[in-house]
Amino acid sequence: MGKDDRRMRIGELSARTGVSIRSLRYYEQCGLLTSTRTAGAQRLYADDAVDRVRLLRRLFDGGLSSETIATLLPCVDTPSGDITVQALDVMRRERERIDAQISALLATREHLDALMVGAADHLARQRDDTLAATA
Amino acid sequence: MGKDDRRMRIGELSARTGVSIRSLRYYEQCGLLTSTRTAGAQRLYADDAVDRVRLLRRLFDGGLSSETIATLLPCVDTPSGDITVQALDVMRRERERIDAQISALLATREHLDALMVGAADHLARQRDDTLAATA
DNA sequence: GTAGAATCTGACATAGATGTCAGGTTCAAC
DNA sequence: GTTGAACCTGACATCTATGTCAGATTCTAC
Repeated sequence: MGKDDRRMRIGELSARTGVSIRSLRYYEQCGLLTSTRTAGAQRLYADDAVDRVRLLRRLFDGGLSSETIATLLPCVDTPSGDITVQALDVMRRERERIDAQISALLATREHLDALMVGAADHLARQRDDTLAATA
Repeated sequence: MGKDDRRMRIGELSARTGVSIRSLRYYEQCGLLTSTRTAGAQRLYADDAVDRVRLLRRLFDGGLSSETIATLLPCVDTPSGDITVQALDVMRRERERIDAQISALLATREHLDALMVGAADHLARQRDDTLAATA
């Protein structure tokens, strides 16, 4: 089953995902991303590595740590009972963390909005004063 | 104007805000929080320090850095034109950052939910299989 | 005035993803 | 074959808020 033997090197994967080469190597080191190697030890990736990296980015961007992601992935890749049970637990915890963080961000954003209104008012008042003084 | 001369030391402020003593000292070092000192150089805070610390926490929790907060505070404390103009700019940028981060978190949460459904399904199927084999 | 709790300063440690550099090897194209 | 680009590994740097420790000082209560 020859599949499509078209494989890319790390530079291309980096270009196609927008993720730095350094990070790709780091992901591999954490066991989040795998590659085959050429005779000369250069990494080769299949096309689906692009999707894998995008998945990783989404999880990283949601604030999951590499370690947490490493706990999750086996359940995605090779589901088995024991693995999945812990993974589900981790996912629940992460979900709660995300909810909490969203709440914090919303609260801060509102506070920021209030501050911005205050600041804008201050500037407007100041401008009016200046105009009045000039007139 | 004697005000209320009731002043607390750092331990009490820490207890009342839930923020570690270490962090309170750090905030002061960054210019985000001020204190008077006893003859023996111990920090004394007025009651309103509690609110100040809560404000700081809200901003920190929203992901603002101490440096960013330092840019903002003068506009809250002693509004003046120049300061306010830059502060408004910073606030706008932070607001955008917060929006982006919320989006990222929502996307991750959805992805996580999908993964959880898959994992739960897997477990359910597995359990059914076991039951069937036992029966 | 003395004991013990609280506080002071200054320094070093931590975490985690990523940047960056050095010195060496491999690959692709000509 | 040769050259220049791409890649390899390993190491050290970064950033920021906070923890922690040590040694000294101050405050509070008795």
